[in-house]
Amino acid sequence: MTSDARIRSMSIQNRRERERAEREQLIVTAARELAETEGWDAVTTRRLAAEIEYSQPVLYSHFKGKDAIMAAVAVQGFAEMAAELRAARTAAEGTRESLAAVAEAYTSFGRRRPALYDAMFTHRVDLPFATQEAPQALWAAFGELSQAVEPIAAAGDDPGILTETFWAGLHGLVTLTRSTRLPEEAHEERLRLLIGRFVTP
Amino acid sequence: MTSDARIRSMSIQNRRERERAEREQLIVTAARELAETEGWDAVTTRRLAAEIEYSQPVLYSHFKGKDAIMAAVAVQGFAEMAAELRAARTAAEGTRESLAAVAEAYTSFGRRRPALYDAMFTHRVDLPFATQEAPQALWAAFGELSQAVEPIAAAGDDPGILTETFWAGLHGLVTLTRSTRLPEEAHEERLRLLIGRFVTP
DNA sequence: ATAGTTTTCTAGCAGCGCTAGGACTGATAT
DNA sequence: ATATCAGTCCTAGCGCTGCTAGAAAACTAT
Repeated sequence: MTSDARIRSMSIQNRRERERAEREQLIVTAARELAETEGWDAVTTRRLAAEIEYSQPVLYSHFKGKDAIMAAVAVQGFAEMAAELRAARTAAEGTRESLAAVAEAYTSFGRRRPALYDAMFTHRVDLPFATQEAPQALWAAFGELSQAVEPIAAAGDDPGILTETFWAGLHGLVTLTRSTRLPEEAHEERLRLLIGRFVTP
Repeated sequence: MTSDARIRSMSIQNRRERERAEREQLIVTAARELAETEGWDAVTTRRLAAEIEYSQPVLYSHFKGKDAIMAAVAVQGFAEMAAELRAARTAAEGTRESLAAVAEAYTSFGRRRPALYDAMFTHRVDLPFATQEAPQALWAAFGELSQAVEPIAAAGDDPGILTETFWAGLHGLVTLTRSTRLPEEAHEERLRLLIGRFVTP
């Protein structure tokens, strides 16, 4: 192989990797949009392949399987949620107001984007969560929650545990409401009550 | 048809109905056991049919489909949970102790019987929940929770809403822990914290 | 142009929930 | 006792799923 050829093949390889990365994003966004508009049941590998205008097996050259695609969508969701939580938190003033704003943003996210929320928090997915290998976007989202919760920690409270517990409350409200186990109606009231119980006066 | 024949055919019909009801129970318990030992993924209509030693279509002469079988398992689960919550509540003394006992019983149930819990609280199932048509066993379970929660209601709190919110907290803890979103480890601490925030001193 | 590598597609597997239509069983009437 | 009829149950199969082996095509390098 000549020197010229080596350089040429390098840039060709670059282009290929770039195109490959683009296609991977295409898959993830297509999966996400399909899930959000028609639900995860509609996201079959055949349908998804048709959507991106490639054949089925290409999906498997990017992801190990359907679950891995869902996991990728989830990670994208974490980033988005982190941004929304951050916006809500920084727009509010005062510890109680910040907490309320973040809590409202959280439940609003879950109810506005149910399919995305499912991929992130209810679907069985082999993403590392409470470990160091967890995706950065996940930590970012949890971090926003933490920053809103920590100021309301009482004397002996572990701030991390407190955040987790408050999170569990929000998560319970979102999932039970969405599955019609809880009536939609009194949602605001329940949220207010939860916040009231966590804010120590 | 003679009078004798009419009486005879009546009792035959009775026996048939009895046997049918027995077989229906057989299906529900088989589904439940299979789900608890191998998870709901293992509960296929074929496998279930083999388990009860009938062919696949008999399942559909009892239930509209697989979801309806899961719903029947869920209802059975509600009755069991109600009994466990009641036992915990009546064994404890004092409002805080009762609440703690019921909360502990609830999360323990969810962690001991994950498949059952899923059918009851996470799987999409078309059971009526917060309406009058909800199965009696469901009301019983919720009632146990209510009785433990109501004593800790503050002045302006709606007891029903308060129970729902506390329930959401428990549900969040159970589901997030089970899906490894929360580490198993600090579960007791989180539960203690949740109770502490809801009990007004 | 040819050889070799890499990418992409066609075709198919095993399993899923569910169902139509025929076979079988058993009670009734002659 | 036997023929009729009703009801029960099973065999076989449909269209779908996630996933994969091996052929075909596209592209690169000599």
